[in-house]
Amino acid sequence: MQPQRIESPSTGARLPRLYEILLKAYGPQGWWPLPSRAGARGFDDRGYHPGDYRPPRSPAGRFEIIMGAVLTQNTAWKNAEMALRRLQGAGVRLPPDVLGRDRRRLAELIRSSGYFNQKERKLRGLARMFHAPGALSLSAPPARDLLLAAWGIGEETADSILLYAFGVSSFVVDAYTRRLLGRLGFLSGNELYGEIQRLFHDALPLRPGLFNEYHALIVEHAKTRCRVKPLCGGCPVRFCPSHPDRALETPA
DNA sequence: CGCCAGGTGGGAT
DNA sequence: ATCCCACATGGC
Repeated sequence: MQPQRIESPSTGARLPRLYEILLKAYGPQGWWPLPSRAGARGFDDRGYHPGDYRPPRSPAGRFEIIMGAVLTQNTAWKNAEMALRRLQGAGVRLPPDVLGRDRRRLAELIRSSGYFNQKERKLRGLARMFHAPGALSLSAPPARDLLLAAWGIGEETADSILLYAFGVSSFVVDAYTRRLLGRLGFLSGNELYGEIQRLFHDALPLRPGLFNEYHALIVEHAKTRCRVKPLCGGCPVRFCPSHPDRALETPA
């Protein structure tokens, strides 16, 4: 018999715990924000709606999330939000609105989000997919494969669309998720997107409301504390190897 | 100023 | 498969 060893809790056991910690620390996040609804009943002045995990039922609401998912690629939400507001102001809300715009002018509307030439092409491609007869519908969740077949739609954007526009339990893995899980010691560093996603899918009940909140909480935590240069003071995640309290446990 | 932000596709190795 | 780069603006 080998000497008994205290095993650290598995990643699978810690992911649900991490969720509880983050939720307690930061509270419900109210994703996905809809700037077009800012100030409306149940929405704050930026379009967040804490406590309501239902995706929009309207095609315009869903397409706003789809456009936002593209506009925020490698870009601060603030910049994507400005672009979204300009699109709304110009009457671009649904696929035919996109398809009917001059390319040059559409790109100009979304300038603030960066990469605007590429993103214009991505919006146009998605608009065509959701507009063409017999193609994807805004009334029912699309197959992940079909979203991925669109130019400019990778795994993260596809999962954001599935989860936040359609309420499908597909966990969103972004740069923040990698950074946080890496620091927690859950990753070796070379994991593929799907491998990280599987950690969440295997460890949690497949509920869209839970996935919605969890990803949003990771973003909030990574933006405010677990930054590139981490601010570990007062961090709520006590089991993190980098947590200040750990230094006290180190033997002399 | 430089760094960073809710990635993705394409080409070289 | 895996690395490397282009794509671009705005906030801190």
